[in-house]
Amino acid sequence: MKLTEAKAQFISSWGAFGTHWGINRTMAQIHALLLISPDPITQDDIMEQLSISRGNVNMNTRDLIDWGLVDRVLIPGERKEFFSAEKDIWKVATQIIKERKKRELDPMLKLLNQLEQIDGDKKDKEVKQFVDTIGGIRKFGGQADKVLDVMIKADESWFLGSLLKFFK
Amino acid sequence: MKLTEAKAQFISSWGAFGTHWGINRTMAQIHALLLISPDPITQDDIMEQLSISRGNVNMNTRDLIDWGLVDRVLIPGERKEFFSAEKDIWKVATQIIKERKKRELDPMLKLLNQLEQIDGDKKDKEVKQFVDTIGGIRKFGGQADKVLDVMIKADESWFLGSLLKFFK
DNA sequence: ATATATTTTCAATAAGTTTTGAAAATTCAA
DNA sequence: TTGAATTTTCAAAACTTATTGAAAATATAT
Repeated sequence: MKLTEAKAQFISSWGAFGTHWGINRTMAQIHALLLISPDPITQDDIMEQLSISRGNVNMNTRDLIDWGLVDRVLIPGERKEFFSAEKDIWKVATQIIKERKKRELDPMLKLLNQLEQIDGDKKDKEVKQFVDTIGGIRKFGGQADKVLDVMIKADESWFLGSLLKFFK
Repeated sequence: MKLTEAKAQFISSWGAFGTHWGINRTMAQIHALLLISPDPITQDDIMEQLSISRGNVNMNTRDLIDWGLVDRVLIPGERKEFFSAEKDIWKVATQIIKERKKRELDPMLKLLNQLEQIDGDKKDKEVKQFVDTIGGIRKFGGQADKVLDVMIKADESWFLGSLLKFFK
């Protein structure tokens, strides 16, 4: 397979992959393009390579920057802004975990804590099932929360090394 | 907070939560409703409680069954079909992991393996960055794959017990 | 067999999301 | 300043996905 074809495949698949994870197709594609670009590239480069509008590139690069996955890079002597993605996949993964935890898991756990304190007779079947379910999810979520915190703080080699021992 | 209000909150939040995970809102809401229902319920119950059409309920319960999260239950003497969700959150989580791994991670790893074998000069900057990026993702994905396999096979108490030791 | 209850399907429609593109805002050099 | 280059914004349009509802299929009782 030629590089050009492989690139196109990767960008397209990464985009499709993203949609399964609540990330919009274009944002994932721009990310893919930046991941395989050895040097920082401009809005116009992205527009051209993905055949999308300027506004679209602008919005999605902004989102990628908000996610901490992409940086604006200033190149001396150049008027245009350049963009560059973090290439270390471990860092990419921990950054995504960190953000999603903050945006999704933490608020959900907060809500579950509130919901568990409903008034009502615990002997009532409906009340019991509700409390049990909420409790179960909260407990599980709490465990996940802890594990993810360790991952976020950990360094890749330490983490994978420890896992290897763990799953020996 | 009263049970009725708490239920509504949970269903609505679980639905919103689902959309961040590539699961459609209604499917997640039906799942939430089933999770907090002590006894199996019918299509009509779901239609009524969530105010959605019969077709919608039918499609989404079928998807939940495909995902292995919900079962059809036959109740002797009843003409209608009843639905019931797996209540053990650990089982729910491992089932979801199992399915998503099969549907998303495995095909992605397969593709990455192909893409890594492109022809071209490894000294070319473009080629090098492409191969490095793909290689990095493949390696990371491979590790994740192994960890998830262990989780899927594991029993909750064993898994959490081991994690506790791990994160002592 | 026939009637009735129940479930499934799927084309049409509605709702939601993403993309465009041109105008407005900003930046920067001269 | 002024004006050209560049980025940002956002309403309208295009696209995608979810939902409805009624007709067809299936299951069950009499």
